Amino acid sequence: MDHQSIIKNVNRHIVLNENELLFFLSRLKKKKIDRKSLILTQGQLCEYIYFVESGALRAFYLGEAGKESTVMFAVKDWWVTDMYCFINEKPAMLTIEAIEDSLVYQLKKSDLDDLYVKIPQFERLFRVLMQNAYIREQLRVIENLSLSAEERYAIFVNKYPEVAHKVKQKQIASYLGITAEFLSMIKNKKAKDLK
Amino acid sequence: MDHQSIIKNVNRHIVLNENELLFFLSRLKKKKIDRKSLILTQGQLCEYIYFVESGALRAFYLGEAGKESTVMFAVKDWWVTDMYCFINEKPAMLTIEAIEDSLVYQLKKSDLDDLYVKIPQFERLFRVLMQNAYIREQLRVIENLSLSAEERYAIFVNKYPEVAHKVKQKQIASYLGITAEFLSMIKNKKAKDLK
DNA sequence: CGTCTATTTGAATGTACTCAAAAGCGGTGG
DNA sequence: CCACCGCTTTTGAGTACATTCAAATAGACG
Repeated sequence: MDHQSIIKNVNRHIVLNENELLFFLSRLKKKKIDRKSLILTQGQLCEYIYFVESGALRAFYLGEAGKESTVMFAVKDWWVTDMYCFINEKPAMLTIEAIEDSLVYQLKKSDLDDLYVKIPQFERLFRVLMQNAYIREQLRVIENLSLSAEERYAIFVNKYPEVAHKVKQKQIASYLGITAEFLSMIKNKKAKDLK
Repeated sequence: MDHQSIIKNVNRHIVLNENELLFFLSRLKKKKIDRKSLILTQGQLCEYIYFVESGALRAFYLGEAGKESTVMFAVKDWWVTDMYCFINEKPAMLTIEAIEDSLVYQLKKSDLDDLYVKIPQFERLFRVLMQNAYIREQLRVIENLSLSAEERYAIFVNKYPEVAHKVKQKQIASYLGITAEFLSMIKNKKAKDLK
């Protein structure tokens, strides 16, 4: 059956009856995203939040000097959007691209707002999702402040092994806030240390 | 009247009737916190979430080498806790200290869980609070990844002017992820640049 | 197979840190 | 009310971590 993984994701946190579930599913639109194509571009209005059914996406910020900072990777079972711009209906600060052919469900802001009213349990679901996201980002801030690039890399690989082997090192480097060259050096140094 | 500012904070997001409000208030415990005393210590169980009525608090992570990383400052109208440990009922990673004599309301985890059930609007309130917290931390991650210490300092002062003039530079430095010495240099350099 | 991009390597540079010492400031007790 | 103590801030020299730029190598994809 279709929608399997998103239903499972929702059921982890709330219990919906048949009608509620159908109403929810009716608000989703399935989208195939080709590798390298964008589901959100910096400057565009960010209307949707996405749930990743399969594949992998990357959300990044493009700075003045053309430097990319990877904000998050989203693989199977992750929700992703430019939250600030989604909530405030502002032009996106982030760009979101598919790193592989992906399948996502998109949910429109107005539909989500509607869900909150019609099925208040969605408040709970998103309360929990936002809470997890907050905790995750706060932990990342702490790591950025207190650890060296080398330590952060080790933690990243350990925490997201599936992501680490899917994405380019360049992209991991931009997630860690270092250059691709320096990450290369770190890895190489580590290999030498083991000898 | 008592509880003024927390009622106002809650009312910004949800509407409670008389009974609901009274029930909520009955779960709060007002606490006076002396300057320099701790409301949470690393390693202790984190049972409460706090709302700041007045004063100023600082949450920080104490690393291996004794290095402090300031995770957040909480002034009037802010909610603060070690969210990860509060939610998961784990020993705290963070320490929270008062930087000035403060007045806070504490809310126990079990009471909050109870509120979610008895007054589902609290799901909405905390959904919004978590959402804001997530957005804030994500923005901070982006800044940490893409900007220099000097730029981050300028943004901090601009974004939180009340905080910037209340707290020690050392503490701002630990929020920015730089040493007190280097922050001193940045400020001094800026002063010279203006000449 | 050829082209384009990612990764590696190295040298020179810059940003931020460490350590140490001096100066400034705030609170507290005599 | 002033003097002293402790902590914060400043200053500077030397160092370490991370960047930039450039060029060579390796990989991926059409």
